[in-house]
Amino acid sequence: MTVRFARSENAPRRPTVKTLSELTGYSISTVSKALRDSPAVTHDTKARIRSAAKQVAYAANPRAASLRTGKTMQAAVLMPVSVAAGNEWNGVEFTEILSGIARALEGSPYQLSVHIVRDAEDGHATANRIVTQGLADGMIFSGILERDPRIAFLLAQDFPFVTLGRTADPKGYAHVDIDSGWVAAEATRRLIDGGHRRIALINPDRRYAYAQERIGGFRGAFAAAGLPACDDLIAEGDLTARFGRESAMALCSRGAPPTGFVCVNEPTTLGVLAGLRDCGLSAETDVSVIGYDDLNVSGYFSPPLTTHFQPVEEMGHALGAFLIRRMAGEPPETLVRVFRPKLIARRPDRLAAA
Amino acid sequence: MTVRFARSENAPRRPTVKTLSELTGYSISTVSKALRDSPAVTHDTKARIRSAAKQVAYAANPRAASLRTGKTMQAAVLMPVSVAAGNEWNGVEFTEILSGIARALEGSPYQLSVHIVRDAEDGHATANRIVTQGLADGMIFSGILERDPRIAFLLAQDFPFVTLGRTADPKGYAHVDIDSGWVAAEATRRLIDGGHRRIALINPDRRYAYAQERIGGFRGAFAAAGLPACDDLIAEGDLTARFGRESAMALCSRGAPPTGFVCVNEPTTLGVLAGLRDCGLSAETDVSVIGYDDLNVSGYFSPPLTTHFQPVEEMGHALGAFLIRRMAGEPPETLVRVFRPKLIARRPDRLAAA
DNA sequence: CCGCACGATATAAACGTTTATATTTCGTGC
DNA sequence: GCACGAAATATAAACGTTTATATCGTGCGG
Repeated sequence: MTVRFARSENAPRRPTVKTLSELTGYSISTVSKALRDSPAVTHDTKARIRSAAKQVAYAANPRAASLRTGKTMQAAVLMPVSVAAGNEWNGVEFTEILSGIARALEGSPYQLSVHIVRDAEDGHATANRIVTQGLADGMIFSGILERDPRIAFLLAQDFPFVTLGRTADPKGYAHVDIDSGWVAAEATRRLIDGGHRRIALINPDRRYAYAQERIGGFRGAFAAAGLPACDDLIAEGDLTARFGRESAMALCSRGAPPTGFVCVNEPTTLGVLAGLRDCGLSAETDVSVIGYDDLNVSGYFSPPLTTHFQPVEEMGHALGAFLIRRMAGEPPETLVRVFRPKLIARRPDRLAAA
Repeated sequence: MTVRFARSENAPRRPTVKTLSELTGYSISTVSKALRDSPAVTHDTKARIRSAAKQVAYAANPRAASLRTGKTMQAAVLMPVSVAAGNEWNGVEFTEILSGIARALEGSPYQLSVHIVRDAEDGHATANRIVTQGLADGMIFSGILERDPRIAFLLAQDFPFVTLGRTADPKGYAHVDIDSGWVAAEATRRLIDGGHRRIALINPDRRYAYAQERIGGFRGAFAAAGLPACDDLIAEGDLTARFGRESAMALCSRGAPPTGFVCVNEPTTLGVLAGLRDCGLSAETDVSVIGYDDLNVSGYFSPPLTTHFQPVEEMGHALGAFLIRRMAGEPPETLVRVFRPKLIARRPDRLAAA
């Protein structure tokens, strides 16, 4: 007479420690200890309990364990996703980072959990929520601001974390980064060596720590060559293709347009190429563009560009590995790695006139 | 004399229902009921308890609640990440999808949790784990194969899910998809109308359901025009830029090379353009290429391409919204949406000779 | 005025773990 | 032959919720 609900009634409830206890005749506590490989349990007993566990496909309820131990066995990643940019190619390198993190976590007891964040404030709120609600045992995040409230907050809370990117004085916290200052300097130097004097720097918003790094490197390259820097050719904005295109067009319609471009990621680079085309200029003959590759795509551009290639997946792996060690209690000082991307030269990048 | 550990000792434990109970004088059960807005509690009592909760920044422990109720309040997403493709631009549209899903889940009690999967088998294993270990109350996944074991498994388990993509006979499960057959037919027809007769179809691996759809549309367009299809110009592989480039080069070195290309995503499209360049051909004058845009990037290509633009973020939103309704018990039949991408015409796409 | 229904709140059990503490069982030394 | 300690296992409490059930007044019909 009663209505039957498929999942709720006749479904065989998943096995628990109690099931195993009844199955083997040992107490619940012995079962638990055996599964956690406690030295207090005989080898034979362990073997019997484990075989029973395998037989019924037992898998511990992580939430119950977490409730008891206070540990969540979750590694949180803050993933920036800006719908604000409006259907623009954006933030795509993050899948590679996730891939690397996931690879590092494989085999560890930690589960990767990804939290979507929309902007800096949202990121701060999410970090706060993860800590205060105990949603994870550690976290990874990127988009580091020069004065990043998340870093201050997490340090104060003594909560394990690793950042992708770093502030100007990166003391006391684990991090992985690109040596952005070096990259910008190298790219700029290459163009200066090629005879360029008017060089544009396509840069992210100044709030980001690495934006400052890049400006430093850019200026440094001019200084090293005994030349005046061209601060008037620094363009700042969100790193979309649209921004790249609009920047290139604006810069090229100046009285003294740039002859070279130092870019910052693939979308902006592609945008710059499109903007140059719009102005009737060719990156083949008129202007030199140096890319910055997260995704190994500059070689497919037209023309194929000289670029600095970043090992994004490997950086993700380092992030995950560092977080595991950090959560194990290792001090942050040793957990630091700064990558220098490899230059992939595809063009002479010389001033056409030179 | 004892050593102090920052987090473990003097840390003020986070408030629980017990805290609120002591604070307000009500019993734990009344507190719980008040917070869940039970009709059994007076309005005044609720107000007092809630104000106390706000005051101490109470947030319920989701794991404890989950343990008691059996609900996890987690919506799982299987995110494909193929490191196999090796530093190639790949799977990048997924951030947009996540963005859409996250937007749909905002305001709902469900937390988004992302599970990285490397390939089809891994995806199946992960789906299995999510169900048997009770890691989520519902899930979303993509990369639908023509005979997808995940769909069969989840249907058998009566576990709520929504797919991005669908099999040839998509009955009995909620899904969101692109009308791939229609897109392929439209693109092919456009090229046929432009005078092209030798048209290449850049396609994913045949195991994917939408690969079949596309082939159907491709052939259908020829049939509708009373022309023989050119099955010999169908290239299949992983959807990387490298694959696009190599396919274009291989196809163009044939006796009867194609004069038009129907592409499948941005990386392959960019690859095809690079391949044509390698062969000394121009997509400007010699060959017509029709793109397929997840990220609105074809307009930045050289030359800017005619493309079918997909509202990826909106598709993500539909996925999330459907999952919520599915988890609420709504039958799957009504939870179906198939998008027809918008054609963005940027070139005449006529045969140069015509 | 007495029982009774009802509304408001309290008590207690349960979810599935982990772990401190207790108990049992032995072998061993005296 | 007995006390004792160690090894193996069992008992029970705790983590923070939710919820079935119990309790306690209180107003009301009889």
